[in-house]
Amino acid sequence: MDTRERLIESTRELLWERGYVGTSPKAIQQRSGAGQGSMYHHFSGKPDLALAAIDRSAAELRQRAEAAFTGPGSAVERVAAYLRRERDALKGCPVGRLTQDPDVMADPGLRRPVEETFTWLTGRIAELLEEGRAAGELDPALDPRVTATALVATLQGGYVLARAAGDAQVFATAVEGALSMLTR
Amino acid sequence: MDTRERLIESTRELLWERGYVGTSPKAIQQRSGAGQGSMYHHFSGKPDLALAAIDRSAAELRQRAEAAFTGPGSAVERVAAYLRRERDALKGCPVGRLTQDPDVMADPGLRRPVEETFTWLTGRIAELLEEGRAAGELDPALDPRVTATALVATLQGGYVLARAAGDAQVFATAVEGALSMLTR
DNA sequence: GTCTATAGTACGATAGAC
DNA sequence: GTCTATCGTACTATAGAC
Repeated sequence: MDTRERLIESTRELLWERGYVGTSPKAIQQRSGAGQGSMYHHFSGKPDLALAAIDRSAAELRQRAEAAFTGPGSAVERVAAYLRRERDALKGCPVGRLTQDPDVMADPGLRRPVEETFTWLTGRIAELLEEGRAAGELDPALDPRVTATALVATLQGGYVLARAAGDAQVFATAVEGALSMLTR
Repeated sequence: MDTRERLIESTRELLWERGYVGTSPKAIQQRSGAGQGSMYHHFSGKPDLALAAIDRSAAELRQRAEAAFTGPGSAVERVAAYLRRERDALKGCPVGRLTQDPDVMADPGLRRPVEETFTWLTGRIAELLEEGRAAGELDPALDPRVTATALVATLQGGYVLARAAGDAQVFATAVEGALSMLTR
């Protein structure tokens, strides 16, 4: 892994752990093993480097979700498989946590990948729920888009509750609660 | 409002807007109109002041929730009333947002009120769901505690999605999606 | 491409006058 | 109780040698 690559990966980790405000160029340099000059050679500054890191985390989230959505099983089973997928619940969502960072949300360039990620994810799950409804797997009373929004919210809120409790199991409980309501 | 009170209220606002890491003593002093010496006379430092602010925000959340829980209507209607209560969705939850702050979660004193708030809230909603189940308002297949966890997660995640979209309506959509699944 | 040196500002807190 | 002065450190970035 070359220097530029190590800078991006170190920034991804630090944004995940400490957020944008809590991540200093110095910390990035120390974690990546790059010097000051090296970092400012490859990137114009902290926002530029953060953009590269956020773009990559957003792309990774989409790829991992799409892998579950195109896996085996019925449409609703694939949604459930995505919700139940193994996660490091106590670390939180690398994309969702950025919504709490005022400096990220204030910068249109940094904000765009965050916004697009959740628009895409909600839309994708809505498609699958629509498919499930057409196949008779799902109560027709449930609006696909509205229900998809609630399911994505349960995931993001599950991270919050797990961190508050200091217990990753709480995330799993929130997911099972949502799935019980969905498929009963 | 005296100086000590203005310091606490200013800190509450800043923690809500910018989080613990993003809130400096200087910013607190400027917003409250207090000088350096004044702040360090009333509080031993940033953590001490943050604790006073967090304690108050946590107490306020509980009071506002309890007001909905003891309002009119059946048990399930009171849960729905709490979920639908007017909120500034784009500002996020003043308590929930602290779970994303590593320096808050690393300090047992600052973390306790956050943890206790969600333990209490989830338990309180579980009680109401149990009451609703006993009254035949709710599908007996739904476990009260698990369902309560999912509902609280929907609220917290609703804030995340609303901020990501830059649209408070997304929060309302998440809540309606959860209630549709619950009460259909 | 990477290094060290340096700049200007802000952070978080303390000291001591009033 | 509040004020100003000050401290040592960290932040974010630039300059210029190699």
